[in-house]
Amino acid sequence: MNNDFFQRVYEVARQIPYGKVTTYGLIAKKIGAERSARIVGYAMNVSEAFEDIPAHRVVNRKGVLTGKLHFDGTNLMQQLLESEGIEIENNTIKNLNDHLWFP
DNA sequence: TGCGTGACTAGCC
DNA sequence: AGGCTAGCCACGC
Repeated sequence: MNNDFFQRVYEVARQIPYGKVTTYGLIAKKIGAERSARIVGYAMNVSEAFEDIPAHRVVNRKGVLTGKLHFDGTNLMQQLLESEGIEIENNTIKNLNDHLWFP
């Protein structure tokens, strides 16, 4: 049950295509836990250590790299996103709507 | 068993 | 328009 929650989050996050990004709320809603968007973020935090989840492609609703600090403490997250053709400014995805991916 | 915390979101001031 | 507060659920201590 609860464990499946993480599994579902990983499954959706893993489906994020290259050069695309999504939000915690979208993933949460996809797995039927729209209100648990925070848990999705928490799941990302631990999943990043176990599963090979592209957590750098997951941002908050505003397109801000909230987990940037959580990644490795530097701008690694931004570097990865920029490497995929995503423009970022001030820890925020500029054309979020253009790169946003809907699960 | 219970309180505090957090990669969020939406609403209110 | 921008910043702050409250609500939410799962996990750790």
